Amino acid sequence: MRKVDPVKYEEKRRAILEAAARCFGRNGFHGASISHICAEAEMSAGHLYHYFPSKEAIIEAMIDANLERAANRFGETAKGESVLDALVTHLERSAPDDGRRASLLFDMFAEAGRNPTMARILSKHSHEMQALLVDLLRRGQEREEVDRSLDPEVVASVLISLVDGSKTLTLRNPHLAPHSYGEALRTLISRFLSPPASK
Amino acid sequence: MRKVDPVKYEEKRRAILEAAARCFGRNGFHGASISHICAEAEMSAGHLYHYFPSKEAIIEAMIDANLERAANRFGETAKGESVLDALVTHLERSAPDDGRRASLLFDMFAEAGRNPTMARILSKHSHEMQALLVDLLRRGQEREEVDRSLDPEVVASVLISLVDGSKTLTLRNPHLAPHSYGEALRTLISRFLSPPASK
Amino acid sequence: MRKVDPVKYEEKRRAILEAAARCFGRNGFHGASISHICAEAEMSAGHLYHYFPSKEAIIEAMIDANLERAANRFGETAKGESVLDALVTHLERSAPDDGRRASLLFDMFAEAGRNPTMARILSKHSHEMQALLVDLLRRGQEREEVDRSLDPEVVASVLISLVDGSKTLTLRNPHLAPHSYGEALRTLISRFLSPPASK
Amino acid sequence: MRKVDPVKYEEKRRAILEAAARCFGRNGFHGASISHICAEAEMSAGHLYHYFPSKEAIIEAMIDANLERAANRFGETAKGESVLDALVTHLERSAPDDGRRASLLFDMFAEAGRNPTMARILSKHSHEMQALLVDLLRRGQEREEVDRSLDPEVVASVLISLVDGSKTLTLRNPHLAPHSYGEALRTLISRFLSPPASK
DNA sequence: GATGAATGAGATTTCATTCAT
DNA sequence: TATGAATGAAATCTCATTCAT
Repeated sequence: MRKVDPVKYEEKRRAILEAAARCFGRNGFHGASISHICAEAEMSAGHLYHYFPSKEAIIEAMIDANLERAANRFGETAKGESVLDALVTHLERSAPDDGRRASLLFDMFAEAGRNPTMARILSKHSHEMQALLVDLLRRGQEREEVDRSLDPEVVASVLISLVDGSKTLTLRNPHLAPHSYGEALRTLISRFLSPPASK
Repeated sequence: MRKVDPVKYEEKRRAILEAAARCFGRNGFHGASISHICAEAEMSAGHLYHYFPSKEAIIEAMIDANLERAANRFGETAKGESVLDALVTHLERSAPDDGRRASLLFDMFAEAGRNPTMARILSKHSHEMQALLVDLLRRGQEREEVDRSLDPEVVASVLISLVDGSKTLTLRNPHLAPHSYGEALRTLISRFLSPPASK
Repeated sequence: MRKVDPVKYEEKRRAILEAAARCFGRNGFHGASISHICAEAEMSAGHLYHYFPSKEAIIEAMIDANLERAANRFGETAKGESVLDALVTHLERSAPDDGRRASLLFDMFAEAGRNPTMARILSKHSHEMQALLVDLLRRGQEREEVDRSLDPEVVASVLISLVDGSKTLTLRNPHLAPHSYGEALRTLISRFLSPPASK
Repeated sequence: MRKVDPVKYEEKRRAILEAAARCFGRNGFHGASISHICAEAEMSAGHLYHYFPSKEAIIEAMIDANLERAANRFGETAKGESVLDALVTHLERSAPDDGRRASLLFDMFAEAGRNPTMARILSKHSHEMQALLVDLLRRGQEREEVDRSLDPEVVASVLISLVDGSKTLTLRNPHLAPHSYGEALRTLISRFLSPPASK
């Protein structure tokens, strides 16, 4: 009688989470049913419960994975660039999101506002992203690219929430051309961070 | 042979919408059931359907009312002030939101990303707020308080989404002191809008 | 304080029954709701209950009226004609029925099979029609147009059920041309009733 | 890793259809609720939906099964007999129907007049019965038992509707002795089909 | 006479979850 | 490990009927 193969086990879990992400992206947390996820993951309902104890656990794990990935992606763009470029690159990358991903993100925020567990997960990953940004900002300050009077911790938080907010732009204003506000955002960040034109 | 009393009718509708807002705030669009709303509004399920033909109609009307109120509130703060003050006042006012309201807002965004009707409602009210801001910005430009090279329409959209994003700040960062990022936001907006110092 | 005007009262009742007949014809006994009938009769739900104590009472009264009318119509065609012509005329008249009326008739039969009250109503009107036919058959027998060995009572019943059955013809066989089976029915009846070709 | 056992599956489906037939027979299509059927089939409501996607699907399948059985039964009596005997046997067999079955049949006709899907099902099975009868009639014509001038297709349709109509006989005339109209029906069919006596 | 507000039971359907195999 | 049969609660919505005005 063999024991569980932990590699296969984790693989399955990941497959389920990916299926869940697709379903939740299409229909939201409550619109997507366990059956949908099972169909998408090509497994039976009973079996799925060997890997996750409840639907909520799936949602949690998926959010966890999703936010982790987002942080990682941000970490990659952040390497060695200036803050401005890193942020703008990140914004532009997530801009052409088909709206599904954005909806899922908002589902997460809504849930986090009601569910302490989700709030903790969100907070954890936000902290990671924040740390990355703080690093970037500090380096910028050393290179005199970023205003030294700004508190890196606070600014990092504000910048992340700025990115969050940018996701409502097309939602609120479907007819606005993406490149126009892209430019405006770049200006905004640039002016915010630049050291005062000491002359 | 009394006809329907339209005043009472509208009153009831409003009472239902208020009950719905409370329930949706607590549990989200899908977590709040018709029965919950009925209990909260103290009426039978059957009767509620005399006022709204479906749950979706309730959600729509409630979003409509909510966004309208938000736009109105913003309109009030916007009167006669500078853009900067108006925005910061607005941000500060909505900051101590108990999280419930914010969750509802995110539910709306999530829903708008999937449901065209909601998208239309959101877009309609966003347009109103944008118009107010554009006005404010134009006046600011005339008074040389706002950089003339900025396109008011685009900037207005960006500022609104900035406000949206600010709602994730406490969610992502529960331990951050509100006043610190309040200040940072003020700096951000101020630097973004101010005309270049070069003379 | 005047008493009820019995004329107006009956008029209203009839109006309701007519509205009900239209609704039931469209949607069947259970598909048509009291609200539908009220809308069709242009009156409020509460008021309708001044004229009928329940939905079932409406159905009963309507079936009563419907069957009475059918019997009367048959009585008219039956005057002074031969049995054969009377029956065929009746069949042809009800042939181009748009199916709605036929459906209502089948609803009545189905209901009569389950509800003793309906069964009694059906039986009562059937008796009237049967009496008319018996009369016709007797006269036919006197004139040697109808086989004298046939029992008029039994034959009348059989002929009525033959007419009932004819209503399923187009339902079962949508592509059959009406005139072809019309002719066949005429032959059938004619051969059934004719006295044996005594030679 | 067992797959669905298709035998058990079909068995359950059949059990449900039988329970449904009993309920529908008692209360009609709309009077019988899913809960009633579940109780009768001794299963939970949720589980029933594993076998049928909707109430309508159950009705359809049940009608299908019912009509098929009717056609089969008719097919059995039809083997090797004369048309006359086959029909009369069939009539007599279905005569002592407890009224429940007849009601169900009328429900089906009523429904078919309003619901195209039901109309199609009815038409399909009618076609089968008609084909059987046409065969019988053709053989009868070859043996000179049936009038050669009659069109078998049309006559078959007329005879089937005659059988349909016979179901209203006891309903309309509860006090009529079955054997008397049985005899009359035999005479009717016999005279209708027989070749003209003229030699 | 006439209205429509109000009720509450009940209908169909979905869904997360458990369990025997 | 894996299946899918099975459950039962709950959700949305409809409808006949009553009642205050």
